[in-house]
Amino acid sequence: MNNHNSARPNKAMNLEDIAAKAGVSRSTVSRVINNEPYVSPKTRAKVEAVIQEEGFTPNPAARTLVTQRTKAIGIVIPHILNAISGDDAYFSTLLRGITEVTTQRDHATLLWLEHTNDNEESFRRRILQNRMMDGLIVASAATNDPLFKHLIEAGRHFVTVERPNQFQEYTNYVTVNNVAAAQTAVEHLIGLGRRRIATITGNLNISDGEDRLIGYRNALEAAGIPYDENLVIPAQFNRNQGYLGMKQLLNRNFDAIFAANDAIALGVIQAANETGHRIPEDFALVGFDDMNIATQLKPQLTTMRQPVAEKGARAADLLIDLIEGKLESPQRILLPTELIIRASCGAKAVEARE
Amino acid sequence: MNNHNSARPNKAMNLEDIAAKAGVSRSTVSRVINNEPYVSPKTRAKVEAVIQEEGFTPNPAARTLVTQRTKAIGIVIPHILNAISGDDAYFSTLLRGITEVTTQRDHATLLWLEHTNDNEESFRRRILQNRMMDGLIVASAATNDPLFKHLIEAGRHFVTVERPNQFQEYTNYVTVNNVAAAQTAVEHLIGLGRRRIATITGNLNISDGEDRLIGYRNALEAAGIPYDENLVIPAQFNRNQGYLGMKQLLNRNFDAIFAANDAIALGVIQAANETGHRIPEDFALVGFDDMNIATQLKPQLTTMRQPVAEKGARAADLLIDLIEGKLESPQRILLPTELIIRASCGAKAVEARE
DNA sequence: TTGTACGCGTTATCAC
DNA sequence: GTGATAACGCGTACAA
Repeated sequence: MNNHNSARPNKAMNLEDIAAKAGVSRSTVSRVINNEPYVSPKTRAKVEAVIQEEGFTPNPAARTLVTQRTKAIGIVIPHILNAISGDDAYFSTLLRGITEVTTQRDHATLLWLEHTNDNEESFRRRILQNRMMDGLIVASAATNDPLFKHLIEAGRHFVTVERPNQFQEYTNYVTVNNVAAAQTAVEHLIGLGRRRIATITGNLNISDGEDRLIGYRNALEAAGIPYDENLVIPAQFNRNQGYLGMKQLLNRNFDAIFAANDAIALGVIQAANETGHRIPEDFALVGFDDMNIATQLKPQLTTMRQPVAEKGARAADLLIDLIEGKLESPQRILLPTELIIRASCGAKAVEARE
Repeated sequence: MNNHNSARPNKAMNLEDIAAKAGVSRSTVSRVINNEPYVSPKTRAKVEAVIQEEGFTPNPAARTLVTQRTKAIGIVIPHILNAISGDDAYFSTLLRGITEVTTQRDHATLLWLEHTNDNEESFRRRILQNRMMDGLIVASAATNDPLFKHLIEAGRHFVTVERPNQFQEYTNYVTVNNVAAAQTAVEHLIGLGRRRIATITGNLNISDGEDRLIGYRNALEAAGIPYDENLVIPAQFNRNQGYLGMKQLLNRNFDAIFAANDAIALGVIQAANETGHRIPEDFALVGFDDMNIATQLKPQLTTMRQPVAEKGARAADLLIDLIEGKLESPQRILLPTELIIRASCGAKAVEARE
């Protein structure tokens, strides 16, 4: 059904073919397709009918060649090993949020994952040289990733989903206030009477991890609780690190843990099951993210919710707005977080006792 | 540093500019870039120097326009909700395998996720109309997804990572023998003396899920064990479904569970912890996939390993080979599986007793 | 071995 | 309102 096109066998139709069939010129067809004015209703209808009939779609390469726009954006994940270390839904959720918007705004989405076997520089070059995208969303980059410098120098549009700690004046981002959110989470534990509060951190070379640790310290300081480095386990954003972190804490006298994300909290629960610690009786636990799994654990997880899919969606929207010139850099968007109180922090037990 | 290009301010360089700077014609530059013969070593060196100096990269849109190749492939995930239901690393691992090869073979990777809020048909149209890709890898599609019919009619190159159950003569795929693998897994349980073997299935509208159930039945039949539908819990490939499935089985008198993947097995373990069932003492458990998590559980999970990243990598390689005309459709690749015996099936306990 | 000239399918800029 | 025609940047027969 594709080739009523006797003149050009085996080739997709082009504007010229449609024009011939509709009895108009190529320019008119172009005008119809791009919804330009100055086409008589009658002509427009005729042309649209032919387009419909032939299922015609303009050749994007030809279009790109003249418009300099590809209608595609890229997602760059430099720190892939950390981002998808296995059991964490964060990455998938982010992708879902991003593609929801790119779909809706008629853009394609290119995926760039850094692999362990290609070095940082060749990865960067590949992205910088690729001209099939109008802009980039960068996720899970180390805070000092040189990629940013190059993107800025090349004048590329880009948005991150983490707080940048360099080039703030050039960097657009969508994130949450990790410092404040972590502080609130830890203050909640303090409010429940916990004093020996440990934390298992996320990757500290990613600003999400860094900031949540700062929030933890802020909360302790505000409450006049001395900082004890024995209660701080530097780790990474995944379940196994949570598991190992909990094992390290075992003999260190603590009564609560702030896990830098839910995957870590899951590992903690698992380790606690093995060692016979009860949550929240023996220690309280608070996570971060509020992924699906939080409600499927026993005990159900108290956690700081952040809107991950929305973060992706807003980043995509922002990026496309920048590309289309609707906004100027830098744009900074902070999405709200919310403490979701469930069983693992022991709040309800405390309530009941009161 | 991009614009030593006084004649064309604010524009990227093109072949003509490089040619001028190197004192040759445009075609010669083109020949150098495409590694064609019949260029004198001296000229080649001169041109390469200029290209290097300017950091020149040919415009891909212009290239695509004439070569009809985009050097990009797409990944299509129609059943996204099932594929990334949260806690399963399958999807991420597959993406990693695919992008490893696309990177290596200098192709870009486009991502197409179906969302709940766009209907199947508009999703399909979007993919079929997009001409920025030379071919597609389709993952996690329902066995009768009409997408396949349309791809074939449109003459598109595509590869699936599941056994197709229609259009076999047109469909290239890379997968494992799920029937045989599941059968082996269940036979292992039978060999350990288990007779009341339950299964919690994956999505039965995906051939992976369907085939693993068939393998389960085959094993029972071969051993003369009657099929008991009370022991078959139709579910989906995720942890929560495993958790719920286990709860359903609770009072049904079973001594083993074959979980259709590791995520399901994880849910089973969690439920068993809550209800006080011991694994493998009270029942044996075997999973499928051998994701990272299998070794991080207690008990460590006996599971049928399948090479997920390699599946993605081989699919990408195959697809690009088809695009480049190095192979003819249909190609069928089956990768090996391997039963990894750990603690959850109780094999070691049995051994010890012998 | 190198250069010329044409075509790829659009959009944009003119005339009419 | 509509239709020629010139870009856009590249590959490629063909000529030299």
